[in-house]
Amino acid sequence: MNVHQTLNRAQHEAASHIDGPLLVLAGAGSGKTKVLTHRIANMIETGSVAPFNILAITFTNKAAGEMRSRVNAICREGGSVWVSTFHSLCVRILRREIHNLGYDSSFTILDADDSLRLIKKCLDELNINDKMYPPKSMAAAVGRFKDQMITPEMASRDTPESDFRMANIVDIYKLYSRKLRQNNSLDFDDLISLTVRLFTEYPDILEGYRSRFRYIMVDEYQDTNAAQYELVRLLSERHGNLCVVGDDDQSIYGWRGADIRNILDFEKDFSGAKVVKLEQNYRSTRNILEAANSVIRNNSQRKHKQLWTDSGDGCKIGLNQAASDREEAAFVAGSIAKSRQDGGKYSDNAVLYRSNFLSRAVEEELVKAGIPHRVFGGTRFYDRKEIRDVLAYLRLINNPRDSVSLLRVINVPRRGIGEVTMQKLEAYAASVDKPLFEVFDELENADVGRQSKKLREFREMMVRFHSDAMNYGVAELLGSVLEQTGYIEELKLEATEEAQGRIENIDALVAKALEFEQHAEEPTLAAFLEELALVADIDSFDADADAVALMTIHSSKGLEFDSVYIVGCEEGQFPSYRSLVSETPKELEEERRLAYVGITRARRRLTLTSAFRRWVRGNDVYNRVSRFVREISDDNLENVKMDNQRVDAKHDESEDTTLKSADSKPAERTGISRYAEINKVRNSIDISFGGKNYMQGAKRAADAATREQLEFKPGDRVRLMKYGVGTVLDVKDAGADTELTVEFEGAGKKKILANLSKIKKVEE
DNA sequence: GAATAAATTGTTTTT
DNA sequence: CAATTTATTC
Repeated sequence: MNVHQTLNRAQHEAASHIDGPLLVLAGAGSGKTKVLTHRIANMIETGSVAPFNILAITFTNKAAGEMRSRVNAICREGGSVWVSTFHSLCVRILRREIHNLGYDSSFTILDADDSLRLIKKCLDELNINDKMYPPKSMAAAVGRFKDQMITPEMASRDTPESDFRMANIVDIYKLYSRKLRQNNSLDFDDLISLTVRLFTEYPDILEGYRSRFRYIMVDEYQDTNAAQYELVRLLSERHGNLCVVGDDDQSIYGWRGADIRNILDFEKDFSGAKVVKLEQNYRSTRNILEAANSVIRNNSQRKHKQLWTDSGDGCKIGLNQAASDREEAAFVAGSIAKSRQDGGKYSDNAVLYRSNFLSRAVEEELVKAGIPHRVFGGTRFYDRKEIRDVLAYLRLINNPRDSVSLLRVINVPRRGIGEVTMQKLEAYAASVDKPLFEVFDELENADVGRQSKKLREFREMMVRFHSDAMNYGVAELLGSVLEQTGYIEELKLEATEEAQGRIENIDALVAKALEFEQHAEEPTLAAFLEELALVADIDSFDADADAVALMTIHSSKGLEFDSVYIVGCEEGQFPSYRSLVSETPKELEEERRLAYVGITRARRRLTLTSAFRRWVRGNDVYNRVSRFVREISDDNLENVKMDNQRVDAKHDESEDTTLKSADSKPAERTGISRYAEINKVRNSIDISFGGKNYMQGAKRAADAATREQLEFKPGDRVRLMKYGVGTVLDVKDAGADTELTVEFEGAGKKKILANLSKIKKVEE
């Protein structure tokens, strides 16, 4: 069989280059998955490579599954090719080898939420103020250390005495690492960095995997971080048969440590590398492609690449500027309903957004319109409280040293063991340097008084679970946990609709466990937990179900739809507020790449929508239309509105609401509140006229009025609940809000958003 | 000492 | 708005 029949010249060139390093720069929609699968088939069919020697690394489990089935479809022996994500590859290696690094192979995999809890514990224990060292930033800082394979010792050595702040962060990193080890737990970043460490410290183990993985392929290479780079380098160094595929314009995980230099420097790092560019796009119409190109053009650091297509113009890109998030959502729902009437399928449509909360309004309107849809991301099924609770029991059974899980379930359902008791126990455990669960054996030393009876009962229950785990399957064990802990019982007693929903979710987990027992290669408890820890929501994406897909642009990477709606195209929303206040243009450029990814998901129709007024966690916010919309040429755009909507009516309604809400604000928010209202009106005026500055004069007048109203100026004394009293150093306009740089007494220098934080002036 | 009610505060994106 | 921290009641 000639597998190259359907490939174009560049695709063929990439698919037939088997030995030596190869970089495929694959623009969006240029058929890179096809190239990868054909390349694998080609290797196997020409008999030059055994399937067993091929490793393909993808970004999500879903992409892995898809590649596996596509390889199988074109080639009989495809089944023994190892296709997986970085994370699952590493887990499989670590389960076999991690004893070399002093861990037990039943290690727990902590997700982001678990590691945040552990970070908070570290802050507590070190007496570090969580206002000055926010746990989330600390978790991110620790993550970046690990991405770059900087150990606590290295970090400590490289930190000068004078850098007080960094020294504290390193202390947190040290303690966090120690706790992880003591808990026999690994976080996501550990999975990669410990594998690298294993390979570095044990060359013979590395050698084993090298001889196994003689041909390596990495998809989405632009999103790899330093540790992943190192892993790939170690594995491929000897034979040099490394093929990476990626697109620097689609690098959207910089915040997770992904280093765009990995792809930019590939030719330098792997000498003799062949480079193939795939520039013909087979996915989208010309209007869509031109829009994508004219947006991404505004970025500075890129490899030169110009996507082109020989398909037709297609329809123009729709632009809907709605008055509110509700109207925006109603527009999307109406538009999808209409396309359905015209004979389309629901599953041809996707609604994409920058952040998860933006799905809310759209969801509600879709429900109202009776349109079937699926939401991916946000709170995943496995993130629900009841599921996490129950899974924590299983994790604790699997790995009794897992203190994070122990603390989660010790009083769930309530059994009268409270915070004070656990604090005493933790203090004692820390003093004898033992995992928490182990000191349940020596309660008499821990000063917990009469609480020790309850603690002992808990311990005995866990022992029973342990023996259940030896004798029964995962589903039965789960049943035993649900019964003995009384978890379901308590929910039944609550007898609310919410509790009923939780019971249903738990039932779904039991069903999942049953299914797992029947189909898993190795139906152990550890394997079950591992599978749940590493699934992404998008992995369950089912293209066959006739439903509209709702997801973040991040999740949509690698997917394509006939018709795509990108909602929330507003400054501060997309690009995100964070990228706008950032000092460097780096973050904004990543937002722009994200816009590029979003736009290029569409095959035939793209609609961008924005809302003048958006309800964001209990507050109205007013933002201008996104710069990314403005970067698209008018030639490719057309305004679209709801079918049965009168334009004047819309304007009347929006002005009216704006003014009314201004009047009804409480009087105490004087200066700043007036400023905010004026700013809101100013923005909405600006947008009402298509953002084309018809109102230059009026806008300047408004600006002047604003400046008069602006209460904050450098030198002002202000108070904020969280940080106390401070002095304003700098005032800066940031979209609809005002950014103040304030020196707080005791808490140091902070950047504060005046409106959002409700900061107040102190009269002296 | 634990359970519950009230106050406060946070802003992305995910393996 | 919702999750988490802090104050109050049992």
